Amino acid sequence: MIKTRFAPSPTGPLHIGGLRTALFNFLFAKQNKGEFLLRIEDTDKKRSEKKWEKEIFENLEKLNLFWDNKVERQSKRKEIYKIYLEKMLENGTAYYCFCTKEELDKEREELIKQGRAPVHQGKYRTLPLKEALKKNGNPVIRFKCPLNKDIVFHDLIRGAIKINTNDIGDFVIAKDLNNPLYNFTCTIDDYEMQISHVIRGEEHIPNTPKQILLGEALNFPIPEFAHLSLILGKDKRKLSKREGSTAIADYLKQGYLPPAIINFIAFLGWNPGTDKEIYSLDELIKDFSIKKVSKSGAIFNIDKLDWINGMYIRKMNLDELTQKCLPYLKQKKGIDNKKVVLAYKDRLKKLEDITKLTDYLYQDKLNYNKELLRWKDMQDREVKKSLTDALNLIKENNENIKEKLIKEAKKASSIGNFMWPLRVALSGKKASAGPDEIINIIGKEESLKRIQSALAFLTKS
RNA sequence: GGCCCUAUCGUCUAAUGGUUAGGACAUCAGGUUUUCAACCUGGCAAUCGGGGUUCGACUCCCCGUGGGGUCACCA
Repeated sequence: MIKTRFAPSPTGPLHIGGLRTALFNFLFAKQNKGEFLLRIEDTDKKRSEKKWEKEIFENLEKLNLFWDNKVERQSKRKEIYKIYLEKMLENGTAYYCFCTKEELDKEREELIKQGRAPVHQGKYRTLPLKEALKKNGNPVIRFKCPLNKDIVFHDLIRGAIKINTNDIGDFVIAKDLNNPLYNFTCTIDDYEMQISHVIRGEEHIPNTPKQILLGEALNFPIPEFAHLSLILGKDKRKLSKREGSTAIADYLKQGYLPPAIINFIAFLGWNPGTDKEIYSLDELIKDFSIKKVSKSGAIFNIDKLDWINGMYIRKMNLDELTQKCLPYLKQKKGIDNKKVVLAYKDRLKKLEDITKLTDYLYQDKLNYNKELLRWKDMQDREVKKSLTDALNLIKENNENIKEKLIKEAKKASSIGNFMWPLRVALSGKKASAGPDEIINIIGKEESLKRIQSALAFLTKS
């Protein structure tokens, strides 16, 4: 059975890159009727926090990326790692190393100076275990890396990748029996969880031969690998917090819709090869292909996210959208927020936009520059006349306001001469919904009040 | 510095070795709108450089160059 896993370390919020890794693992597993598993890599006690673990769960759930089975936590698996560690120590594929940090730093520096791979090929690698156990000090446990051997693996996305063991060296697999390190725990867990496909970020390519070597030393079957390119920022560098948020939670908070986020992230490095760009999660499961994932890094472009999100907002049914907009809207007696949402759904890129766009609907007193009331080169008295006409028309009518306004507007020398001052009087804004929509939302009484205020405003100066 | 990955419009990307190098976002122009948005039409815009292989190269190979990753007692 196909099994994939998402294995974040709980040291920060779930970010764009992590989400894409999770998504691709999810899609690949689901389209093969396999399992998508979740493993928390929290062996680093200093940096791992429960709150981040929770944050990761919550956000995956919000995005409908549900995992199978229960979550594995590395911190709960110490005993298992210990058994494998002892096994490797005993069969000589790992050894205790007593080198101090200072010695290693010096060695590294020297190697770089000589233009050689800065890796450690330990002087303790031949020290028998029995002797090592008698020796004083705080040794770490290193893998005894085979010398000058080419490790080749076939990456599902990139094809064959070859690395020579001389460029790897005897890497540390555990601080001691009770404190195993990443490459080791990862190898053990992928084996024990029977992971068939390891899909992860490109930064793990150098770790892959290490994990293969470890797997070989333990007689594990080797899984398939696929390495995703990195997601970059506008400056073509690794996406950093500096340029806006990278945390998924922030996008959710701003009112980017989960299916839009999924759709957008899926297209960062993958596409179906057709013109279809709007994809639901189910459709993605069907059409996704790991082999078609692109090899080069993709720049995170918020404009496209905005566009996709706008598409999803416009597609949504009004009741549901209104519910989702509620947190971003003010409340006022007499105002039906459903009408507000209807008037603005075509103008939103993300839900939070609606707050600023509609603030004027809820205000008791509008604050705008008098000049705004003037359409092109209208005279003050023309503006007043337009507003007065509008005032009377609205006063006398309760129905079909839109048609009546247009009919009246057509009598004017230009439609704008009538409509613009009215719209500004009602909204106080350069850009807003149409006058009829505003009247429909705030009601006749409030509309008349606003037009009168505008007239008074004009007269005053 | 060693090793590894990578390179098509500004961005995301498409193109069994043969296409006027296609689409989308952004942008620009026009239409529709009182305005803004939405919508419709159209325009601008790319194969990193140099060598090969080939009748023919975005595509394959080599050498550069750029970008990225990694070389932790982090993951």
